[in-house]
Amino acid sequence: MRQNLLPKSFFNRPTLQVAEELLGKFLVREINGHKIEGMITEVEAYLGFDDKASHAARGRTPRAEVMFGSAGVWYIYLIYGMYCCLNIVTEREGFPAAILIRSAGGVKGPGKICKYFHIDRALNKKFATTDSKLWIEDCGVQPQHIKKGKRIGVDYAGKCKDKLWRFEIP
DNA sequence: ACGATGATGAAC
DNA sequence: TTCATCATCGTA
Repeated sequence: MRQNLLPKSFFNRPTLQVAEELLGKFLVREINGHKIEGMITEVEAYLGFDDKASHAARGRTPRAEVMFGSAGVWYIYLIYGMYCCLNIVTEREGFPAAILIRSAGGVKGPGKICKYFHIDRALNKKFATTDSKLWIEDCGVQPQHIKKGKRIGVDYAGKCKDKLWRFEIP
């Protein structure tokens, strides 16, 4: 039943490559024995010290610190006072990077995903494994077409604002 | 087009 | 301790 759980080594690689390969994978949430699953169809990459759109651009602050840590860990934060955003940390320790999951299982928008999958900040800094009851599986889906585009809502991000770091399955 | 709504980080 | 800022959403 359970296909390949994506291991830490999957995420401990160049962020843009991981972001692209994340499309077609399945986000799985387990809530008291019940499973919620959805195919990931849209992601955005936030990487490096110079990416002003990334929380890590301001350095190793308490909130962004998790982005500097181990790959394969969830980074979940509250935005606009009412919504949570789900990210997965990538790359080696010391290099800040994460991927925002924008759409999964037909649910579009980071805030809505967290509501649908019952995700909140209690999962922040947890590894994406069955233990944390939130993980990602490879079910063998190979996306036909991957669309690349500019990230949403990052006009303030200076030289990184026009990077094509948004990937989606149309 | 905009208001709801609160944590975050930086300045003072 | 105060202040501007914000990887959004729902209603209009």
